[in-house]
Amino acid sequence: MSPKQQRGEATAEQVLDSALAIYAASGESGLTVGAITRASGVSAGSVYHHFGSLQGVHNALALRCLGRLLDELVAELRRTTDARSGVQAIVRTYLAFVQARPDEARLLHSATADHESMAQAGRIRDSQEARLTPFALWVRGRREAGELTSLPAPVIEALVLGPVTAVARRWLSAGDVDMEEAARTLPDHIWRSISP
Amino acid sequence: MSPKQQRGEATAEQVLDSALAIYAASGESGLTVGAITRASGVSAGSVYHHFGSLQGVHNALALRCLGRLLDELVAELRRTTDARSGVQAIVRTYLAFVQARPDEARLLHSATADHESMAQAGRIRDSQEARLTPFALWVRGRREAGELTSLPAPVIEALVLGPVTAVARRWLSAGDVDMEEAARTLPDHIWRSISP
DNA sequence: TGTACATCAGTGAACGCGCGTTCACTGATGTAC
DNA sequence: TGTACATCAGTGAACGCGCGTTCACTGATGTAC
Repeated sequence: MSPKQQRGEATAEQVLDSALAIYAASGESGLTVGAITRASGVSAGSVYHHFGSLQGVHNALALRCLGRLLDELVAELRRTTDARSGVQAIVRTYLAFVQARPDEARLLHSATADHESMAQAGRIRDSQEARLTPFALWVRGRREAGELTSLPAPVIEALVLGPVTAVARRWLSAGDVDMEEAARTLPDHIWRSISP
Repeated sequence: MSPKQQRGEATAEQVLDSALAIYAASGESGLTVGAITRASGVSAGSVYHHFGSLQGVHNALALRCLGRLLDELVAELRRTTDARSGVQAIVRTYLAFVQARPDEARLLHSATADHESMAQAGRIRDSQEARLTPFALWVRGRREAGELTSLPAPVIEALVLGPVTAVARRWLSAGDVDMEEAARTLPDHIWRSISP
């Protein structure tokens, strides 16, 4: 998990990069050990040295993608002070991430459905709460400040993130959404649904 | 696809029932031909006689689940007259379906991500538009009646269905949502986000 | 600075297993006269 | 009603292939004195 030699880290990254490309090109069923060794040039034994199993590669990949997205979201969220600008930051950052890294977004959107690997991801993750549930914390804070309607946190999360992920999914699969218009218009409409 | 003997149809249904149970228990990777023959008592040859391939079983299963959900949604949607009660019908019917058929809902939520099989589903489906995009039609109608804010149809769809599917996913994976409260409160908040 | 040793990184052939699919065949059902 | 025939439904052993994983080994890097 934390290699003592730097070349080991480079190899692991190379494996994950190839795995992402394979996943994007051939889906989950295409992500085999053979495909990884062929695409990355890394031997099977080395893959097992670093990740333990094919499932380990898959988990590490999902974890890396999730980490990148959450890092960006948390960073932008921290710059905001009120709920309204917070919603705007979430929508814009999420949609920007999806456009910048469509393959990773696709992986995330199907991996989120697979709650086994995500539950495990939560356990493995060292800095848990602060990165895994930044929305829960944000919602709690804004609600205590009286800036949000009084609904259970999961429902508020759904009202905020639901439309964003729906637009993202649609853009990723069908492509018939104007992302710039969505980024412009969504925040205000979402805000209307959760304002007190 | 349309068997001429009724026992054939019964066998095909049995295969799909078993496939759904296997999928619920062991996920997509557990859905093998061996697992299906073991669980259903139907021979491998017979499975191939009816579905052509394992992918065929998977497609047929996804199609059956999607058909059931859309049938219920369209039926309830037709009973409504204005946009507001339409939103309420969609939210309640969707959440009720998820609670009544969690396995099928799970399949649908991960299958929707796999846009290849769904695109194919769209092509196969004979009564296409009326059942595949009932929301698009509903949105068009309500918008022409001036009952909705003027946004692109996909964005409105995301604002309506996004929070609903988000709550459903959360309930299916974590279970920490009060579905009755969600069904009670969501329609009004969603409505606020899309009213003119 | 040099040497000895431990640990990490990486190789690739080999393994057996279970996978999806096929096929020659039997039995059941429907149809025509 | 009975018979002949075509089609549909279903069987299950057999096939080869590619899968994930292992392991004995070599080479590279870091550490201690």
